[in-house]
Amino acid sequence: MVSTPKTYNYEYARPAVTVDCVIFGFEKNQLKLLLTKRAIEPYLGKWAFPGGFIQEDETADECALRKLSEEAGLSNIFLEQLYTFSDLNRDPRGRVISIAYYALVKPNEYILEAGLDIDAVQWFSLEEVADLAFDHQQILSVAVERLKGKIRYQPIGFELLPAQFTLPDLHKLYETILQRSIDRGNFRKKILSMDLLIDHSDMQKDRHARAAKIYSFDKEKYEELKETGFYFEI
Amino acid sequence: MVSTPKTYNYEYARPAVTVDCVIFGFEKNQLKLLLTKRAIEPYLGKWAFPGGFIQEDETADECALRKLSEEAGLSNIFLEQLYTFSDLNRDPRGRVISIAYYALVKPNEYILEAGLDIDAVQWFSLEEVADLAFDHQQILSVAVERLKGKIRYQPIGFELLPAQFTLPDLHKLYETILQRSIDRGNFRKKILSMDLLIDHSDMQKDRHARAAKIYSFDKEKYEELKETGFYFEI
DNA sequence: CCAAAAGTGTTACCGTTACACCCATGG
DNA sequence: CCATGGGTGTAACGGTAACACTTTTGG
Repeated sequence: MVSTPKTYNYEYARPAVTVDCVIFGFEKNQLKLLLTKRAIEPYLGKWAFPGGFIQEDETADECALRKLSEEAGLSNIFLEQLYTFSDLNRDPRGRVISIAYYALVKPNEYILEAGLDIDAVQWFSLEEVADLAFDHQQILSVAVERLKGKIRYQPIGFELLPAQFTLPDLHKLYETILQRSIDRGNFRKKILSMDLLIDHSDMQKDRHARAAKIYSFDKEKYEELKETGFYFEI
Repeated sequence: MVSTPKTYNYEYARPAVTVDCVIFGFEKNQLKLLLTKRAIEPYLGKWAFPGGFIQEDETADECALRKLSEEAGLSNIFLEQLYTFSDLNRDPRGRVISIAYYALVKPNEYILEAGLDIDAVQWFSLEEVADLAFDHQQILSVAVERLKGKIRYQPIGFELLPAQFTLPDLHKLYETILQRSIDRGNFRKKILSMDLLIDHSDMQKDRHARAAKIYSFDKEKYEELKETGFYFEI
């Protein structure tokens, strides 16, 4: 079936609108970034964030979820709007405004499959990322700043760890993202004093005395406490 | 001069993009909101935030500045991007995405003049605001939350006071925005301990013993301190 | 003359900081 | 057997919270 060529006519000029997703992961004590290799122009062959044009019948949130699924095979992950970028020359095709999102992915949710218009999907450590397509380097720096700021007063760090984790894991995550050393003992006391971690050490059958205790984050309890004025802070 | 009718044709559907500005003020110990009365459809006669369609040759920031100037006669004020709203039915004219901003205005910068497509410009106290056009009520609640959150760890409260102010002024500003009482003595100590206020009491010729001391915020010093890791917090 | 407003002082308490220390174990 | 990593304890310090108190003046 051949569709008739159709165009859309408007009285005034309209920018194109895209959604781009900065996807963070954490593995081997490194902050990671999920990038896709572009299979089409512009910037063919360059690495970029998953993203694309927003459709008539979807919100920006829905578009971001769709792109995460289509281009990276990800679903059910933390996703939040970051900032909207509207510089005039950020896209060589013309006026394109991008609503940027950032997502946090747990290691076990890493299911990578290259999608449409994509040559490859791959995790990079933050330091090795350079020469991204479009203004994605600028978007990245805004995203990193947001992550650094938000992790201190919202329990989003847990979104980067598996459901079950150890305190040393969490400690290293914070040190890595905040880019400074944090006293082990004090960090442990602070986290445990919030009473938001569930101890699973009884489930560790062959737990050697040396092995670290396993915890999970009690999200329900956090939501309750938040209602009563409590607020998480590192 | 009659211009020939011109339309813009695109291969894919494009949303229209607008910028809307939530403008906060503070007067008589009340948080205020600057609204414009719509002189055109849709929502003719309803109050709404200043805003309008983004042009081909301007960024969202530039559009916000232009709208503040055109519709409210404001310039040189604190302005920051808030959030981008993209619900499908937020505008009866069709698919319209709005990049929302929020601005903070000092009392002496209140120069109100109704602009194009505007019937009136007026300050309202936050409580009396209701029945706004579009989804502006929703945008407002996001803006208020942002203001409440940000005022605690960024020195943006000063943007709502005249350049010269008293500590009781600042104290009431914080109590009003945070919606809770704050101990006078402790507030005073905390603010003064930061050493970011410049004392102008020597300039008060007829200063009665009862009159409050006048201060101004030392923005330069704050910027310096920020570089060295200091960060403002109430 | 008293209530209200500006400014100061005091104290108990609590959380943070900077450590030291213990224990188990794998190499 | 000792370096490593997980876990705990503690003492000093500093900031905060909750007050009381003083002074001045406008009504």
